[in-house]
Amino acid sequence: MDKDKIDKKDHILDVAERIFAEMGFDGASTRMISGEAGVNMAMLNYYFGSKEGLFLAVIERKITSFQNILQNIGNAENISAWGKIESYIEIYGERVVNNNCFQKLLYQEMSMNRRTELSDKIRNILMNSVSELFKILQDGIDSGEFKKDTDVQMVVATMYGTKNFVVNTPLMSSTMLGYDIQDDKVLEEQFKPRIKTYLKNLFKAYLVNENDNSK
Amino acid sequence: MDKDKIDKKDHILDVAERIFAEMGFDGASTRMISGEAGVNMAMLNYYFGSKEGLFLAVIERKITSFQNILQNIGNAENISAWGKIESYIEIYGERVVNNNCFQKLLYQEMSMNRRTELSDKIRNILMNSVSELFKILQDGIDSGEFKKDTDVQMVVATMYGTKNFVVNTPLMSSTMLGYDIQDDKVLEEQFKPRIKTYLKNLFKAYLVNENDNSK
DNA sequence: AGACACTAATCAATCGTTTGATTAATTTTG
DNA sequence: CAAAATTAATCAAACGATTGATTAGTGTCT
Repeated sequence: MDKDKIDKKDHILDVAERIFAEMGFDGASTRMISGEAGVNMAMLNYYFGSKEGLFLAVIERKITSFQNILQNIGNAENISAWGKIESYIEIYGERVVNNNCFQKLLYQEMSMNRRTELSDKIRNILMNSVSELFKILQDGIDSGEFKKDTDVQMVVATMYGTKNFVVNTPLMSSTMLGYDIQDDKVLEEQFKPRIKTYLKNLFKAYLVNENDNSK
Repeated sequence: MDKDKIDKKDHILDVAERIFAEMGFDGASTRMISGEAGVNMAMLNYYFGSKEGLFLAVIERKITSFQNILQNIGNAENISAWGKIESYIEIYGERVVNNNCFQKLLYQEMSMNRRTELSDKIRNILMNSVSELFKILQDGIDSGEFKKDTDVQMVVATMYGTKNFVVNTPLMSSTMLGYDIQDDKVLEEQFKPRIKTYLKNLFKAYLVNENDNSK
C-alpha cells in the first residue's frame, strides 16, 4: 500500500532529524542513519537522492508547518502590540519544547557559512518570522505603546538567542538552572512556563512605556 | 632558534581555530588545516598527537586567558551591583568582537553531547564566569537594588544567548541588522557599542528597582 | 510483462593516521 | 674546535578504514 511507503519515509526523516541534530551534518553518516532507521543504505539515495537531499528533506518537512503561524498574530486587529508580543512568546515557548531537536538542527546549519544554497533557504524562511516580529515591534513604537529608543533588531536577537542557548547547550543550561533540561517532563512542567514568564517580564520592562505622567 | 618552533605551533593553532570554527570539528579535515597552515600533514600528529588533540590544544590555549577576568569585578567593594553588571557588559562586549571565532568554536562544541571529557572541561570553565554573574545578581537582589522576582539564571542565559546568536549566525544577523557583522570595522564601530548599549538598557529595565515612591 | 520497491555488493574518494627516509639542529666526544 | 653521534623536525607516500554514492540484480505487486 502507498501508506507504508510514506510511513517509511517519515520514519527515516524522524531518525535522520534526531541524528543530524545530535551529530551535526558531517558527524552523522548515512550508514548510521539507515542502520538506526532499519532500512538499507541505498534507500536513502533512492528516496532523497543524496545525503544533502535527505538533510534538506528533514528541514523542509518541518519548515512548512513553521510558516503562517505568526502572520495571524501580526494581522490581528483588536490586540495591543504588547498583547501580540505576549502571544508570540506563548507560541514560541510551546515550540521550544516540542521541536527542540529540529531547532538545534536549524541553528547548527546557520552557524556554518558554507552550503550557501541551503543556508540561504533557511535564512529566508526564518526571516519571515523575524519580519513579523519587526512589524509588531515597530507598530508598538509608532503608536507610543513601546519606548522610542527600542532596539527592535536586538530584541529579536535576544528572543531567539535566549531560547537557542538553553536548547542548544542542554548540559550547560542544566548545570545553570539546576534541573535536567533534557528530561521531557522537566522541560514541559518547569522550563516551559519559566521561559515564558521570564521573556514576558524581560520585554515588558524593556519595551512598554509606563502609564505615568512624566514628560 | 626556539622562537620559530613556538611560532609555528601557534600558527597552526591559529589556522586550526579558524577552520574548526568555520567547518566544525567533523567538517574540518586535517589536510585542509595543514594545507592552509602551510605545513606537512604529519606535523599535526607530530605536534598534537591527533586531530582531537589539536582541537583540545586550540581550546586550552584560549581558555587560560579566559579565567580570572571577571572575579575582579565581582570582588570590587565600592561599586553598586548595577555598576558591576555594567562593567561586565563592557568587558563582555569587548571579548565578543575580538574572540568571536573562538566563541563560535566553544559554543559548537557545547552543542554536541558527545566527547564528554572535553565538553565537561569547557562547561566547568564557563561555569566559573556564570557563577560570578550569579553572585553579583543575587547580591543586588539581597540589597534591594534589583527586583525581587529577578530570574537570575535566565538573565545569564539571555546575556550569553543574545551574543551567541549574533556571533554564531552572522549571515542571519547581518540580514537582520542591516549591515555586515563579519566586517571587522562594522563589528568594531557599529555593533560593539550597539550591543553594549542594548544590553545595559535591557537589563537596567528588567533588573533595577526604580527610585519611585510606590509601595 | 513491466513499473516499482528493495537489497547486497561494490565503487572511487576521502578520511585520520603511520611509516620510513631525509634534513636540520643539538650534544657528545676526541 | 671539529668530527661523530644523537635528537628533533620535516617530508612524501602509503596505510586501512570509512565516507557517500552507484550498480546490478531480486522480488513484488498490478
